[in-house]
Order: sequence, then C-alpha cells, then structure tokens
Amino acid sequence: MYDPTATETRWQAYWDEQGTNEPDLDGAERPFFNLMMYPYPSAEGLHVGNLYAFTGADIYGRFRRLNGDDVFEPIGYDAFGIHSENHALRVDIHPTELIPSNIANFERMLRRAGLMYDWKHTVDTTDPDYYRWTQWIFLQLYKAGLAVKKEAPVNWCPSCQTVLANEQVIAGLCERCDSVVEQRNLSQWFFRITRYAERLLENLEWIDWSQTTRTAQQNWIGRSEGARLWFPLDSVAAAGAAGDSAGASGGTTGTSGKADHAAVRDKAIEVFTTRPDTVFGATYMVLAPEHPLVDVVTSADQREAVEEYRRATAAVDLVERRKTEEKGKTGTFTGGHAINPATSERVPIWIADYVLMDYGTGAIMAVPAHDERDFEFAEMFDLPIPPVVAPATSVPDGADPSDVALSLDGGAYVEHTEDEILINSDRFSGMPADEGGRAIVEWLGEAGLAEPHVDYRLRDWCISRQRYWGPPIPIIYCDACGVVPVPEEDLPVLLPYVEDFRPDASGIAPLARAEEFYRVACPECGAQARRETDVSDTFLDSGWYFLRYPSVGFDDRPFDAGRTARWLPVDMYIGGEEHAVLHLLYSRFLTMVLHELGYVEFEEPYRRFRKHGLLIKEGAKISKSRGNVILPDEYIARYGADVFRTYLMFLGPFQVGGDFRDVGIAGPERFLKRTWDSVMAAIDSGRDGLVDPDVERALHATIKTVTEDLESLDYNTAVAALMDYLNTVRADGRVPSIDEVRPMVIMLAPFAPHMAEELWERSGGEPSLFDTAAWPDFDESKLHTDEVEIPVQINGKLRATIRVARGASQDTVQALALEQENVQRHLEGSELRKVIHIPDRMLNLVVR
RNA sequence: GCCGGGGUGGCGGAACCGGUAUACGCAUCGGACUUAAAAUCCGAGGCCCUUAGGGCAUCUGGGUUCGAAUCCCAGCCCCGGCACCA
Repeated sequence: MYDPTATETRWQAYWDEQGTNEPDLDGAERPFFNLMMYPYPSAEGLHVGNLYAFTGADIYGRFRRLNGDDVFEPIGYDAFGIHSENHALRVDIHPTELIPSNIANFERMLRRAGLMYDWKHTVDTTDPDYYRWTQWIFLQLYKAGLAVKKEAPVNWCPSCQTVLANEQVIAGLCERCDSVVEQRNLSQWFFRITRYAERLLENLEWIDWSQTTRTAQQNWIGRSEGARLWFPLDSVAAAGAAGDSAGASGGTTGTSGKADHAAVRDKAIEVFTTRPDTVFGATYMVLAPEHPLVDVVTSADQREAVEEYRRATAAVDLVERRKTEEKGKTGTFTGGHAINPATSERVPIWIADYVLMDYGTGAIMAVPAHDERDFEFAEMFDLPIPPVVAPATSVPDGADPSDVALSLDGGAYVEHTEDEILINSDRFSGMPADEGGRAIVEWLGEAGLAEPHVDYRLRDWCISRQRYWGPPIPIIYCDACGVVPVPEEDLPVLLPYVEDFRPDASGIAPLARAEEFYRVACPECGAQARRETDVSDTFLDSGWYFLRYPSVGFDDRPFDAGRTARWLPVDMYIGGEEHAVLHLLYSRFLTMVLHELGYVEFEEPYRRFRKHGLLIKEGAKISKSRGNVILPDEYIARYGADVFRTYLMFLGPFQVGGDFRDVGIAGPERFLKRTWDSVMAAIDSGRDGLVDPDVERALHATIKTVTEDLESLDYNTAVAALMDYLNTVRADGRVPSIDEVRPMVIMLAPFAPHMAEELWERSGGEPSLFDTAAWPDFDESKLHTDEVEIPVQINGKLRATIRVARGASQDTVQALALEQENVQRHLEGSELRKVIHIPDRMLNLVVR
C-alpha cells in the first residue's frame, strides 16, 4: 500500500539534505535558468493559481534536468508593495510582523508541494540586502538622466491614497480596489521608459514569447506613425511675426533656418496627426481643456464660458467621461483662431474633453470629414465638413479632383487604403492619399510647420508611491544643493519602523511623519536637508529580481559578473498573462537600461516566455467572494502532492487553463495508484527485458509523445499518453517487466517526483533519480507495426477497414478492398471513376 | 469600436501537414469479487432507425475538395487585452 505523505516527506527531506536541487552556480556546464513569477506572500497562503503556474514551470525544469541540463530553479517573495500593505491594514498587523510570518507559511507550502527549488538562493524584496540594490538601480537611472522628477497629472487612487502607474488603472478604476481613479497634479519621480518605446517594440519581433503576450505589449506601446503640424495663432499671424507665407500660395522660400522654425512654432499650436493627408480638411482645432494655450487663445467674451467648461470637465472623472461619450460630444468655442497652414484659412479653436491632454500634444486639428469623432462634434456645433479624401473610383474620368464632392451621408469617410486619392486639396488633389500626405508634410516642413513624427501610447513610468511599505527613494533635497542622490556607499536607505503607517489623502507619504528619518545632513554641503519620503513602486522591485537570484549571497554587488554571464538571460520564463504589460515590460526596460550602462551583456532578459492559462472552478472564476477558493494544503494532505500536481496538469492544456473539479482528481489518483501497483508487481516478478513487440512499440511511441509534449508544455496529453501506456502494459491483469516500466517511471518523474524517486530506488536505481536517470530515447524504426489498418471509403464515406502490410501498393490495397462484402454492395451498379490512395493511410473509391 | 484567442459527447478535453472525429480521464450503466457496502478488476456507450447495416453529427449558413473539426466567405455566441490615442 502506497503512503504518499510518508514517502513525499521522506524525499523532500532527502533533497534538502543532499542539496539535490542546488546546481553548482559557478561550475555548471549546461546551465539552464528556469524562472517562474515569484508570488507576493498573502496571509491567505499559497493560492492554487500560484501552484498551478509553479507546477507547470517545475515540470519543465525537471524535464530539462532529466535531459542533462543543470537547472537552476529559484523562488522568492514580492513582499513589498501596496498589495502587502493593504492586507496589513485590513488585518491591522504591522507589515514588519505580518510579512515574515506569511513568508514562512508560503515556504512551508511550497516545500510540501514538491517543487525543485534551490532554497539557498531565495529573494525577499523587503530584505535590506535586496532593496539596497533596488535603490542602487534607481541611482543608476538617475545618473543616466532616466529618472526625473516632474509635475504631472497623475492617476490618484482615493482609496489606496497613492498615485498609480497607467498600467495599474483598468478602465478608469484602480486595479487593486476598483475605486474610481482621479487625476491630480503632483510632483513625482518618473522613469523615462518612453525613450525606449521603439526598441521595446522592435525586439518583440524576435524574442521567443507567447504570441498573445507579444501582441498585448505591442498594443500597449501603441505606435502611431504620422506627423507633427503647427497651426500658427491668428492673433500672432496678424501681428506679422510669422505670417501666412507657408499658405496655399505655395510661396515658401525654403531658406528659413532652424531658428526661424523655432520662432514660428513658438507662436503656433502643435498637433499630432496620423493623417497629414487630410490637413486641407481641417476646419477647426480642439485643445484639451487643461491645455496651457487655452488661456492665450481665449477671447474676453468667451472667457467665462471657457472657464465654466474647464471647471465642469475637471470635476468629471474618467468613468463619467465614458458615460458622456454615449450622450455625445461637448465643448466650447474659445473665441480664438489659428491659421490652417495648408489652406491659410482662419480656423476656430475650441476646447473639448474628447481631446486628452496626455496623448500627442493635447491638441488636434479637426478633420470632420475623415474622423468619426470630429464629424460628430462638427455636426453638433454646425462646423463645416469639407471632404478632402475620396475613393479613386468616385472621381469621374476627366473631372478636376480639386473640385469633387463626396457624399458623407453615412458619417465620416475614414477609409485609408491605397485606393484613396486627395480631392479639394489644391495642387495635391489627385494624388494617392499616402503619397499626398508625405508631400504635404515635406512642403509644410520647408516653413517649419510640419515634420514626420512617430507617437506612442506608452507613457513614462511613474514610480513614486505615497505609501509606507516599499524601498525609500534614495534622494535628498537640500536648500543649497538641490536634488542630491544618496551616495551609493550610504545604501541602503533603511525603511524605518513607523508605528502608524496609514496613508492619508494629503498626498504626502507616511514617512513624512518620521522626522528622525527625513532629517538628514546634505551629503554634499552637510547642511540640514530632507530625504525624499516617497517609496518606489513594487514593479521596480520585481523589475530585476531574476538578476539577483544567481548572485544571492554577494553583499557587495547586485549581480556578480561571472554568475550573471553563466545563468542569464533567463532560459525559460513561465508566468501569467496578467503581467504582459506590467512586470514584463518594466523588466525588459530595466534590462535594456542596465545593458546600455554596461552592467549586463544582454538587452532582453528572457530568452523564452510562455504564458500559462487560467484555472477556473466548475465553470466559475475562483475568488474569495464566490467562496470557491481552493486550498492546496487540504488537497495535498488528502491526496499527496504527486496526485495534486498530476491532476492540475491533466485537467486542461497548461497554456490555456482549465476547469478544476473535485471529482476529476479520481483519475490521476487511480492512475498513480495503478502505476505503483504495476511497478511493484514488476519488481516482485523479477522479469526484465522487452519481449512483447506490442508493448515495445507502445513504449517507443509513448516516449516520443511525452518528450514532444513536455517540450511544448502540452502536459495534459503527456499524462494521457502515460495513462495509455500503463493501460497497455497491465492489460488483462498482465504483469509488466522491469524494463517495460522503468522508462515510464522516469517520464512520470516531472509530474510525480516523489513516487518516481521511490520507485526508482526500489527498482534498483541510485537516488536521486534526477541525478542518475537519463531521459529515455525512442527508436523511430520501432514506432510502427508491419501491418497497418486502413480505412476504405466510397465517395468519402467509410465502408470498411482492411489490414495490409506496411507500404502495400495501391494495386494490393485496392484488390483487397474490392473483396470486402460491404464494399461490393456499395459499388454495385455504379461506375468506378477515380481512386485516391494515400499509402498506409486510406483508400477512397470515387464512383458515380 | 479595434486587436487577440475560442465554440467538438452528460462533463474536462484529444485529433500530425485536410485522410478511420470523440484519444485520455470523470460521471453513468452492466458484470465479477463480497453476507453487504467501499475499494478493486472486467465490459458498454455520440445521436437516431428493429439487426447485418444505414442515416445524421465538431456553433449556424454557404463554398473549395475525392475527402473538411481542420482551408475560404458570411453570420451568431463566449473569453481576454486596448479603448474619445487624434
């Protein structure tokens, strides 16, 4: 009788004592860094979703190990951050107490789950030996000019009482607490990730990642190709400073220097557009209500209306805005005008909240004929809607495309394919739209009023948090010296114990209440100075943790050069898709920066990334509010880790996810029990050798399937193949031989490592199986029998199956097929017109 | 709205490059063992027609093909991401 708990505890102790799971970090010849996303240690304990992900990653690591790689599989804890702090607030226990006990609990559960972790190299982001280097990274970015403090409209969560990165705002709501996020103007630290937008995007072309994850990042970075255009302000133009010399008269001199350009642009409204070809149709402009030029362009008689509109929209949060979207557009005329540089016409300047301050330039040229939003706005406020782009086919032969009408009954005409041409666009009329757009930009560019430009949706990464539970940002403010970085030798800036760490609505961090913390002498002049009291974002902690793992233990450097060269970049990273645009983007960015600064040799941190699917329970999402939370502890206590692991991997395709049902566990449970019984019976029988050709063939086929499936993470079908093989060797009460089952034990080891170890040892193997066993090979020539069964179809319908020798000729197959009674019946009275024969696969007789 | 992924028995899910649809497992039913039950073992099963056999089945409707779950077109539904992004 197999006792999972006793056996599993025994092998876990063995692995620990022997250091089975600790590769030689300095000498490994075939290093393989197998990474999984470290968890944040919640008080609820290890979630089954975590374990699902870890088990899938662990199986891959064990598979590589059995194939001869030196696998390094570490784990750690993302223990700083809002998620941990919020939890501490909820249960009213100080995080300095709560977090260590949570971590201890996690470690106990992870050990019990049989994961191949190197427990000597764990990471805890709250450990000063770790966050000192998080602060160090901040300083490197600061020195490189990539960490900057700026006043900016930021997302403010009134419930978490902190700012959030754009990535943490989901549909206008806080990703943690679902509160409506407000916009506030605050001075914050930003990392200039936008400078790397293009490279982050380009590298997506070649890194080996799950396709969906790549696509999500592409969308998030959101590249738009187009142009910047400058619309001179009318009042300025009237004053004669810039003039309308660039106008449709085309009389530009082309000799204006850069300085002239700057002067012209200084008195203009800058817009970004992806459709410079439509500039002749720009009949008005719109500024975001908070645009700085609003005050400049607003006329005296419109000032009151403008102020009121600004007040009204400022009070409206993002969710409200979405509702007004359904009601239609709103806006107010400023009374000001600008000059359309293409037509030289005066166009009115409006403000409206459908233009967002934080995208592009916060201002647009409105082309109502060719933009749905502008169209809606123009109809509402009765602005002209002249079409300037039309399908080539709509222009009659011989007609002058400078004077073509296009019906816009159905709304804006937004098509932009190679079949569109420009109309009503002066000398550009008749040109294909794309080409025309480029020509227009070039023409206006001569006067400094246009230039090609690529814009990104990606924003700079705001890393300041007005919270307590994080690494203090290592900056000191001195009245005399200004912003002074903490000298590297003074790191870490320790997070002090603060009894009342509650955040408040002031926008000032809890550390600002700890005078003994923030009062500090300026490192440069020694005068009384003040520390930064914000802490950094959790995603900065997790942005580099994988770099630390191999170098855990070095306290004088963040990552050792030799270790890093040997183990990085990460060979395989398996994790959840929910981090496609957060952690995975930030860690790529930080790696790129560290590469550029000469600290690491690679620019992309992960060679391969695979996303895993989501686990649901009986058709419903797993959540505390639904009360359907699965506690791995209970299941492992009841069935053992091996059964639980195997079940998790069997319930659906790992990369897709699956449905957890208690009753389903019975399958893998019985499977492992039978495996145990059969292998023990084989050992008792003392039989060896591979004498049964059917079993031998099944064995080779199974090795092939399981090997391929593990490589591609198709764990569910790998388990199915092992089940199938077991059914074969023990069919009709048969007792298998040792040689029939030993390869099976090895292939089972990634799923059920404890039982595999036990069976390996009992069948004469030297422990640990993971050190002494080699992944079995298969022989292609032994995959097939000499005879094959092939279907005989008539007009594509199955009418018989026949057995023929492998490789039999069409004549042989056809002759045999025609002998079949059922085939003859169906052929009776009809004429054979065609025969399709695929050797060893099928025969199709086509009749009339 | 845009971008991705998906829809196969009672259920979870298989199916290489278009070639015997429903592997493997769960639940169910029948049998063996047992005083009985559990456990275990053996067996059955897509649906419909009385059987040999036949008809119909992979979201719906068309198409390509000797042959379609697989390829193409149109539509419906579900899931995930982005979203007044100029």
